[in-house]
Amino acid sequence: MAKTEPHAAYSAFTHGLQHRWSFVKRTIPGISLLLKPLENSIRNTFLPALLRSHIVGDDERALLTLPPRLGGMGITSPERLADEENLNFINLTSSLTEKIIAQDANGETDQNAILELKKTISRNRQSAQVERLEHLKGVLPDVTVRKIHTAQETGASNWLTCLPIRAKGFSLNKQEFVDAAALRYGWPVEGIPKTCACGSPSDVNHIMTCKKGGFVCIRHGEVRDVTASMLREVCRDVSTEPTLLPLNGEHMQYRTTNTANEARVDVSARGFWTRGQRAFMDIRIFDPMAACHRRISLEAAHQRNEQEKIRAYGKRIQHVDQGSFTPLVFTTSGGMGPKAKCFYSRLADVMAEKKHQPRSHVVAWMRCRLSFSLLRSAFLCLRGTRYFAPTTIDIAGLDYQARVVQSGILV
DNA sequence: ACGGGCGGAGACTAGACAGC
DNA sequence: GCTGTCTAGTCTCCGCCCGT
Repeated sequence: MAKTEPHAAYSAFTHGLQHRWSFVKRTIPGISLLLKPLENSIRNTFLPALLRSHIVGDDERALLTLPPRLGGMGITSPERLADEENLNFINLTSSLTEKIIAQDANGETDQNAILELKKTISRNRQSAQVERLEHLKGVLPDVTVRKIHTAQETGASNWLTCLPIRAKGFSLNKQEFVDAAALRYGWPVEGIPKTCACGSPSDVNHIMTCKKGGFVCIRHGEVRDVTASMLREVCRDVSTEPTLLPLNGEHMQYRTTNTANEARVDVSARGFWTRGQRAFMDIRIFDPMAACHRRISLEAAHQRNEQEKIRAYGKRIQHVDQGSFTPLVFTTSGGMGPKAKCFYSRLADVMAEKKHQPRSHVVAWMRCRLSFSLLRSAFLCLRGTRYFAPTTIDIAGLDYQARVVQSGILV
């Protein structure tokens, strides 16, 4: 199943199968040795099928055991956690055990103490995970560490944690899942040509930044449309690619301000931040692994891209259109810039209020929807065909016989 | 005080596609 | 062909820090 439906297999493993071993791990002391074959099976059969040809080393296996929010994939190792879980649950059930041994049928266990103990266990587990991550960061190559950092951003792992329901647009086919995992960790991607259409040697980093084919420019289209459709639920006068008011000699602070009369942004909506005022949004999706961003921290890269957008549109929109401007900056892996986080948080608030739905659910759905949009944009860059298109063919006036003979097409 | 290294901000350019 | 838009890359300037 991992070979034919890797997304479903991954989801079944993380949401269901691995929890079925919990009871065994919690109740049988010293079981870890007996779980060794299970770990071998995960490592030697399940993971190679799930991730296609990529060979998982010790450090990478350790990385995959971490939860998605820490940059892992949540594929735990039953063997390694068994002893720890056993001890935890002996502690957790100790008061109940004592009462059973003493045959005390009247006394009640202190639920608050158990709750506190559960919290402590959870805290300890999390700090151990962070410790393991820090160790891995020291061992893994810099590129992978950078990838882990991008994978930890808000929204970068939602595609991993949601159920792959096809009808809701949340499922990936076998190639998409393998590609998504490879992009997440910077592993080599199968089936991409050795040379790009632009003539440069082709690798994932080049593909995500090569302008040939126009995918780098059009990849923000899906995010724009999704954002506009969300805004239509709660705002009036929502439009995509709205034109800004033309300038009549107004002086702009920055030289990089877009002063074209036909200048337009990606989305606008009325009454989003302030009643009656138009809010303008412009989307940028940048590649954190691009050479110009690799030298700077992820936070700085987000800020830089936000500032560039603000310089281009901020003052003009504020003074001429008298609206507000919000740059919506994303990384290709799904992370959001601070202003984008703020924007979608506000959008979730308004949607939750209007639809009478819990805010947390609206936020979760929104992040998931955006996560898949960004992932599809990345697939577009990765798998889109880059070639020099033939000049337009006049089908109506085509001499079929001449073409067939010239091209040596077998009749 | 001075010089070098570093990083951030800003300006500018390159190269791609879309639309007119 | 021109213009607009997009992202990446490069360069310059400036401020800060540190060593001499």
